[in-house]
Amino acid sequence: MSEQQEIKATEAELEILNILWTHGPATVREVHDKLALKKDAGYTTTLKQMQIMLEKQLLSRVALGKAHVYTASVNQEQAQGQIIKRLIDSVFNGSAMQLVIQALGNHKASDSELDMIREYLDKKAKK
Amino acid sequence: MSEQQEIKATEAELEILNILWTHGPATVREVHDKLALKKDAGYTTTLKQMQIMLEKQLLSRVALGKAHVYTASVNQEQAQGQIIKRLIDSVFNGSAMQLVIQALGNHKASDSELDMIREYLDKKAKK
DNA sequence: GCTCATCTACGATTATTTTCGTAGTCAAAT
DNA sequence: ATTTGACTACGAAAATAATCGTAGATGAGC
Repeated sequence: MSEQQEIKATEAELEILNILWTHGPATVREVHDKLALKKDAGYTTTLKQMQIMLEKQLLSRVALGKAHVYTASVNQEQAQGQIIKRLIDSVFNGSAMQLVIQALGNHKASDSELDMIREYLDKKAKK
Repeated sequence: MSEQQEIKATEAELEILNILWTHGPATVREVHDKLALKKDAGYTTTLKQMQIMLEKQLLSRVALGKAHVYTASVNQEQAQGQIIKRLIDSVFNGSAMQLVIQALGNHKASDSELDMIREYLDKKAKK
């Protein structure tokens, strides 16, 4: 049950995963177009990348006409959690707080975001 | 001034940087020993790694007897900040909050740590 | 002055990740 | 029926990162 294998994705793979997470299932074309806004690589690069991710079972797909629609097959929260864990281990000496402070310090969060975090802390404390 | 070049360190390099940040200036031997607690690679691997980092100017060094004492020449906060930035960009849709929530959610922080974060938020809000 | 343990230097290898070119398929438009 | 454009498959190259073996230098202790 809930057997939790290590999710290991490379940097490029994470970007693709993120697109699928936020956008939902998509074709290579769609993913590539979104990707192209940030970086700049050929279509077949994205295609190959996603095929590899299919092999690794990071993605699944179904045929739609002559194209394929891909879906992220790893859970977003879980994957994000593992990335953070690695980061905390390797660069933040195991302290989640150190990371949080750093994240809040250098990247402006809106007031409402800060409020949400405060709420979250309260909830967490009550338990 | 304070010209801010991109700090780009690989995973292995970050681990070494982290050791130097927390431990302070150290020889290859010292770094390697600490590294060996977690991973498992030969001494010359660590040596080579640090030599490369010297070239990249991630480290500086001075001779001490026949050995060298290395010092991180990039600022910890700054480097951590950039890593987080990249992470937020690529996997958290630009939302620092999303990362913070995730970090707090999956990794237990002690009560005192939570308090510190709350304090931090207050200070930040006041400004 | 030797010997031994410990260092550095550095080329080279291996592993991993990213990128791309080419070929072939298929369907829609002409 | 042909052409055209968009798609997949896939090998392979290019780029990066990580690892290690070997050679040579140096100094401490005998």
